[in-house]
Amino acid sequence: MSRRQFRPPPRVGDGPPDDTGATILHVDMDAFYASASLIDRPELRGTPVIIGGGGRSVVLSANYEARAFGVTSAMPMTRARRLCPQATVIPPDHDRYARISEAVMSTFHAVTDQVEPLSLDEAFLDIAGAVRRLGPPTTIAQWVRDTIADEQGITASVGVASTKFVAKLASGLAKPDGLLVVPQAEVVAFLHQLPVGALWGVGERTEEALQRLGLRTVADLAHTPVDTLRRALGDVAGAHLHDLAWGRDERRVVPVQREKSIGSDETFGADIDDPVLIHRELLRLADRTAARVRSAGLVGRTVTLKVRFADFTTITRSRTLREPTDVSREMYAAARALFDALGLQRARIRLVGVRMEGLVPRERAAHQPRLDEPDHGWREADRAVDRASARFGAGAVRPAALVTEPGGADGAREATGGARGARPPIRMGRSGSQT
DNA sequence: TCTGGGGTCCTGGTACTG
DNA sequence: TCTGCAGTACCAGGACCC
Repeated sequence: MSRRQFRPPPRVGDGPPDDTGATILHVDMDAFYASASLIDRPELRGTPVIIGGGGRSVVLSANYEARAFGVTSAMPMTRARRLCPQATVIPPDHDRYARISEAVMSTFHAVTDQVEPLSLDEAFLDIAGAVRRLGPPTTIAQWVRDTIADEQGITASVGVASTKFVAKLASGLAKPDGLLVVPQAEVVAFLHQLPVGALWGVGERTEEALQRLGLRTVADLAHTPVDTLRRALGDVAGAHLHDLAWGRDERRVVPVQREKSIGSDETFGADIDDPVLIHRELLRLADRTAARVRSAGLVGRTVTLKVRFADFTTITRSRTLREPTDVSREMYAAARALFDALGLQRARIRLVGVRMEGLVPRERAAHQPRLDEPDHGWREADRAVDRASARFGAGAVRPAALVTEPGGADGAREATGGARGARPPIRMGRSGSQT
């Protein structure tokens, strides 16, 4: 899903495109969550549909009919409803999205094993090794689009180019339901007509910095001395953007990438200042995060706490443990210690989050038993909980502090129905982007 | 207008160590 | 014992992406 939409330039060339050397495909499903949700609701096709929750949530996806009213993804739901009151709002169904995504990925693997998923709804394919077997890149790209449409009932747009970043730009410009090939010889001309904001890695702040330098198009950027860009944006970003502006992108398609961090955060239905409720939320988040770390076969060493206050200022605090862990209790203890160390005097808090970083495979992390460690401790208790959850469903076994009394309120989260089942891990590796 | 939740990467500051 | 230095690890925050 592209965050920003750009006005497509004229198609490159007439007739069959020259796809020589363009062996990278970027496949991006069109309005994926909305399209997937409409498979069972054909009567809503052609009418505006928004995928999202209630309360203080934001739009997960909107179909093109809703976008015509100005609704975009990541927009607050309250605003989206104001812009398009006639839209049908459908709550997200993450299990369904994961199933469709899996099927689409298997279509990609029928073409090549060089598939790098970026999120549920997009992936890079390196088809250099498939051209001899399946035909030229354009033919393969069209086959992928047709297969997804036939088998899943949703449309996808595909960009075909010699580098990942140009392929990604091309798929964005091809949307919706399109195919755009950028021949190797035309990459620079293709790029230089675009606004600087089109470049991958140029967000709002960087665009502002570039505008201050008087740089509006990629051509402006390309003809600016790299040292000037380095001073304005930092060494790495400056040099990187200069390279991209000339179509230089050495990043390869990497089929498998391991997570570097796993975490959860939760926005309260209403801002809260009760430390007891916040501690409970930290326990819930630590429990959820640790379970995901364990299910990925990983352990982590750095626990990061995130706190967002009522005025939306956000702080993070982290602590590196003596040795890596996947134990819920240890993660909670670290997160709680970080929170208590803030010494907040009933500050109004909007969101708290817990993240585990410095992840390594469990078998690679040597566990050093402590003298005071019981033979069967929290580690074994967590394993037992995981087995129960696998058998009876997530949340079947919970810390006693998280069990709500019958008829009792479950903190501020319940105010907006914030409680959710454990979502399946949807990350599948990336090279700088993520869902 | 009023800002989710999942992530990655980079930068600058500080602490530690040899 | 003190100081300066360089390399490294850690920490916090910002920007960005989907």
